[in-house]
Amino acid sequence: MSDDLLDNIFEKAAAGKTLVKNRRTLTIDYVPEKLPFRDEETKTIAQALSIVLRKARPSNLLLFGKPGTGKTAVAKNVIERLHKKARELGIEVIVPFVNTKTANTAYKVLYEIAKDMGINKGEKKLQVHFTGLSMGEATDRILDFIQKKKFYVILVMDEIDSLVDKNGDDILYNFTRANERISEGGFISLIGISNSLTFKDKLDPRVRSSLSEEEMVFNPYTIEQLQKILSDRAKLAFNDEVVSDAAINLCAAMAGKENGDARRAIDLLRVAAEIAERERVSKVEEKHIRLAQEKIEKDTNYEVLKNSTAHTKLVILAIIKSKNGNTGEVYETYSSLCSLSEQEPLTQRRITQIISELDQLGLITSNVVSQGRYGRSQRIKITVPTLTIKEALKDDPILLHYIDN
DNA sequence: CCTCCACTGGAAACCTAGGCTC
DNA sequence: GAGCCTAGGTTTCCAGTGGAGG
Repeated sequence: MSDDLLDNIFEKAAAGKTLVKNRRTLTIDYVPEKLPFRDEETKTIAQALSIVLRKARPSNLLLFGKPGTGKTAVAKNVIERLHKKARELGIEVIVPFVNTKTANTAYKVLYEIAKDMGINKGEKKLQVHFTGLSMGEATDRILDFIQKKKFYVILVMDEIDSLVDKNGDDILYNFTRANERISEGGFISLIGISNSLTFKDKLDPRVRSSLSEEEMVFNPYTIEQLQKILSDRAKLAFNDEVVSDAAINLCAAMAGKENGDARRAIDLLRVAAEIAERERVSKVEEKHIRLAQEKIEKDTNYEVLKNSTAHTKLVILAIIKSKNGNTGEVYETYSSLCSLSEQEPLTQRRITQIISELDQLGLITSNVVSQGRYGRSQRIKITVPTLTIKEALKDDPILLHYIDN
């Protein structure tokens, strides 16, 4: 890894010594060869998919579990190994991997799939461009391509729940039906990975039954398991004796509170190490973990705020300025802020929507409260420190001006 | 027990920007 | 260039709704 080499050189020059010996093992992209505490899951998935080596279609598979429970990592691991084995046996298996949350829209999902299959290297007339085609046409082209090439396709859709939330299950319907159309040679199997356990309820019954021919739930890691994962990872990433046991335990405990999220735990460790390095101390201690926790929270809030639209920012300001934080008051404040900054206000309906988006992002909390005769409303409270907000709105001097008065 | 407030939140229509195809 | 397509943000419309006060 020449990147790491450079990192090392620069850090040594800057700090005199370095704590991290292999930074890559602390990033989200790093998938360890063997995932601790996931043997059962790995085995079951491998068994289900191994049928492809006998040139038959594996069942569709649905993996459930909270974020950071290792679903994606296990799936990626199994698939990589399967791919390798298939190649050895001279069987061509295509495994498009789409994260439907980053792909964002239904069409982009199709586009990503098409791209992964290499469709755009083929005939121009059958390519799938990043826009311009109808959904139906794009799907047709993909399926025709599979049929023509007689591909064995195992399509992995990560965060499939967010796709269904936003776009419904049409795409899934088409793909689960696809095998009826691809009559000879090729086939397509689906692996869906979902963060939400209730995701299945939103599906059309036909899609549901065919998508979940086989399913599996990934339970959150316990705190003890997180400790083991972290200390394993720390051995890979750090020089000896750099991270104290206490720090690891705290890290595991904090992530344990967040639904046993291993990703979060590793993030914490990485950021804590960065903080310790900057302090030029030789050990990562508990206090660094705590600082890391704060930093991560602040950074995500900051990013969200910074990238939100002018109206969302105005709504945030209106919430800060409102005393009781009920919808009517917030909307009124928002409207007056709009006229001050010479903007057309959006409708109240849209503002309720923005408020619930902010709630989901965790920037505010809101719960519906009934005041009997005085109607039903929300109590909206901001959860982000004003300082963070000020920083994020720094580039917006006009808005910033409204915070203090 | 009934009313009726001040909303909530679903559904559909509308609008705009972007892009393909012929 | 006309005539299609889609995504995504927004508006319009409106049927609910929990519970304090009558």
